[in-house]
Amino acid sequence: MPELPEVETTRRGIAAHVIGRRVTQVCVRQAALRWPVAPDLSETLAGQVIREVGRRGKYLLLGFDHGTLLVHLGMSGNLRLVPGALAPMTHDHVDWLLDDGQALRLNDPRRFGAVLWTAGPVGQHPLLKELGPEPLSEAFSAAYLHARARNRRVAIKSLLMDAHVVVGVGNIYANEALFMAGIHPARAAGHIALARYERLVEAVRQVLNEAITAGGTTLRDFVGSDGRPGYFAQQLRVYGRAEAPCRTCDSPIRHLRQGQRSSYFCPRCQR
DNA sequence: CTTTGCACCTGTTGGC
DNA sequence: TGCCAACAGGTGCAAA
Repeated sequence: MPELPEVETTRRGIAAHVIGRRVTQVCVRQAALRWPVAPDLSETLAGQVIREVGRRGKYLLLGFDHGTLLVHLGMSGNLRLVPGALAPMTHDHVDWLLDDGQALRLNDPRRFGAVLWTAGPVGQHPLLKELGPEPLSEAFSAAYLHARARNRRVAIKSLLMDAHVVVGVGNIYANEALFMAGIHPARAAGHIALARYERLVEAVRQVLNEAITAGGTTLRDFVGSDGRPGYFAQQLRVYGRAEAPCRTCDSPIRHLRQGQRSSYFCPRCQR
């Protein structure tokens, strides 16, 4: 589910409500997420104040004085603010009860998400250490992408979705950005000129910003921290639009399988 | 080192 | 209505 815009929507939605709040208790109903949730998480966090809510790629970072909690939403997760007494629904795996009676509640049907505590410098965490630059930062440039693509035969779409190259770009936005840049998703990354990477970098930035503005993309079950869906789905240019007319040239959008992921592209606009 | 494919898990959808 | 296969927003890891 969540790519960068959905995680950022969640971050913005919870930040003002939880910063400065004290965690009174953590209730773990299902510890078997992608990695087991630490059994002593409640002892670790009880009485501690949430100082900041950050994001690195698709990881949400809850900053405390003595460490950081990494929260990943996986494919189907969402994090909502609810009244602490609200009865849990199925797949409501973790609650962070706060000192104002509210609770942060993690719901994740597929359980690909993660909740991990780290006491050390968060940037040194094994899962974060090797990540590529943020797509909305200066470090993500055409020169950088071009250099990373040098001598690589992988499809450009795979490269774009590789978090070690750039974080936050998942299947939906990779498809959208390649359409906007006029690049065929299966083109070998090493066979794309610098000028075309300029277009691609701009397209990635534009589509992510548009999606953040719309509150993310809800295909099935994504909801922000207030329980409302994102509205970017209606602005999708190619994703999920197989056989539908290209919004630019009317050619039927084509579907393709790359790896285990669905790709959508316009055979006329993308080369 | 690069590339490919699997694994993790539940739920929905479409074909027969 | 039931059953089964395919597919879904991610990504670490093993194997080739």
